[in-house]
Amino acid sequence: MQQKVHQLFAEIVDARYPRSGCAACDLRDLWCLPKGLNGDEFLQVDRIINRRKRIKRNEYLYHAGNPFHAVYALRTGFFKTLISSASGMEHVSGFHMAGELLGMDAICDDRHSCNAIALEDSELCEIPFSELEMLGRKIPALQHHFHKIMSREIFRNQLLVVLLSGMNADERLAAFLVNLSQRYGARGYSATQFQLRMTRSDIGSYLGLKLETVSRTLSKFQESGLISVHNKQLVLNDLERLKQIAERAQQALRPDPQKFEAS
Amino acid sequence: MQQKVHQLFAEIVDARYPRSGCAACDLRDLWCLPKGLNGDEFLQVDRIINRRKRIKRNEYLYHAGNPFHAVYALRTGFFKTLISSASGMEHVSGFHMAGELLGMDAICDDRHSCNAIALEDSELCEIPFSELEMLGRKIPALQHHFHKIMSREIFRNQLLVVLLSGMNADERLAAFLVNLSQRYGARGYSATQFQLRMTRSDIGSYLGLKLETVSRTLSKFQESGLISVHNKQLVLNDLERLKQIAERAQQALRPDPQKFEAS
DNA sequence: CGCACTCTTGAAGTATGTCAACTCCGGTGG
DNA sequence: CCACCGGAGTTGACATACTTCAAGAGTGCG
Repeated sequence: MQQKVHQLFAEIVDARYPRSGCAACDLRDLWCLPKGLNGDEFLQVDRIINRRKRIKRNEYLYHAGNPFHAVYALRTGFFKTLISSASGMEHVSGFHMAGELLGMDAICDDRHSCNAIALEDSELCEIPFSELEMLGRKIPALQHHFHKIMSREIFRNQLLVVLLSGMNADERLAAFLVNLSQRYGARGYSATQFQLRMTRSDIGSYLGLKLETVSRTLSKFQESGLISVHNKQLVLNDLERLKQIAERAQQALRPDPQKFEAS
Repeated sequence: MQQKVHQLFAEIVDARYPRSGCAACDLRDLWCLPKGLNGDEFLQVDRIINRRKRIKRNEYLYHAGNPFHAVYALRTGFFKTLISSASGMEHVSGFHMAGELLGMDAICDDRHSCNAIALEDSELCEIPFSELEMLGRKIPALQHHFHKIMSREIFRNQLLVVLLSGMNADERLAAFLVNLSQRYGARGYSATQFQLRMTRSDIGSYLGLKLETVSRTLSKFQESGLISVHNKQLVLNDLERLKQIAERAQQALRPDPQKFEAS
């Protein structure tokens, strides 16, 4: 065991040989750990994490109501989270890609408030929350990092609120596609060509539209040459114009300039 | 100084004489401090808080873009927060009452992401964030409490998202009124009779409706005897039915029951 | 007292929802 | 391998809830 620790430490020191644990994880810069941890701190973090929780497509990571004891870092795969209201109706509250953290909404009352479902076979790191807090007390940088992640989650939701209450279908879809594009891009994948992991109905639920509207709007984008869709395969032909559409909502409601040109 | 500390401590021990500081604050159970702090911990918290920051009606507590260094606990008064998108459009992202915490969306990138504007003369406690983190490292209960508050903020926003993407105007307004009612109730005010602090336009922006729709819907509620409105003065005559309306959205989309009765 | 802002109400327009029919696709079993 | 099946997606016609535009009344602050 002691030997293993030494080996791990060596890997950290020589980062060219990442083989296992957090040191090996190429996602750690995305969110998981703050920069500038020293070797010892690194090991402490590494030790509380249960690696390799595997969830197959369509399986649940947790259900709403489940007792909360850990947050989860998504290593590979793709998730959606569903808020289910009292009487069983479900609403997609988010899509989650590798490098993102799930379960933070559950801290406030010690039980999960949504369902997390894998949209493809996935692998996660389970981080027991009380131990994360404990370690945060020892490692200020870790504590602050976690606060930033939670804050970003708040911010992210606020942007979604703006989208939902101020944008029309075109703008919502465009914003959604641009967002996906950026997230894929940040992970080293193509930012202009990727698979949609979710159904039209999921997208609609997330964006506050009906699936027919999503389908129609995608078709419209395709006709105008903005994108090419074939089932779930997507190519963004004109990312810049998509961005313009996504942000036009803001122009539209300016105090009092001349009217913006028709679309 | 030392003498003052002793005096304060005495006040804590004998809670019947709350005169100043956190010990005196009748809001502390709403969010500010976890239960079960001992006297010493209490004092430590008390010491980092700058009390009595006063903001007059229509003044800003902070602007989007301002550097972040503190969160604020609202002691008395009423705030709205506005997200301003790139090009100057503004969207009401929340209303905040005594006992709530402002500024948590700013942690993630060290600058405020929204504007906070007082809707009436207000008084706040300023809590320097680095010191709050520092104290969180010493006092586990405080740390955990803060995490819960942030998590609740995430959860709150998720509910808003559900409202915005799944509910019609009646349901949104009803949910909004019920929410205000509960928050006033929790603070010891009447849960059925209160002043709206914000304009119809603010409500509309928050709920993703136009101000005319807000006005019309309020009128409709009034005609049907649900509420009585006169300008900003509001009486909820039938809180139960308002709750039913707010939650009917959930029934409406159930898998396959018989259609719900017309409104 | 008056001006600006807020609110109310009406009439007409439109984006999105609803309902329905059909096609496409992937998986399963014969 | 093909046939079949159910879920997913597309498209059209129609319905409607909300917005937009507009006019006017009410309110409150300087």
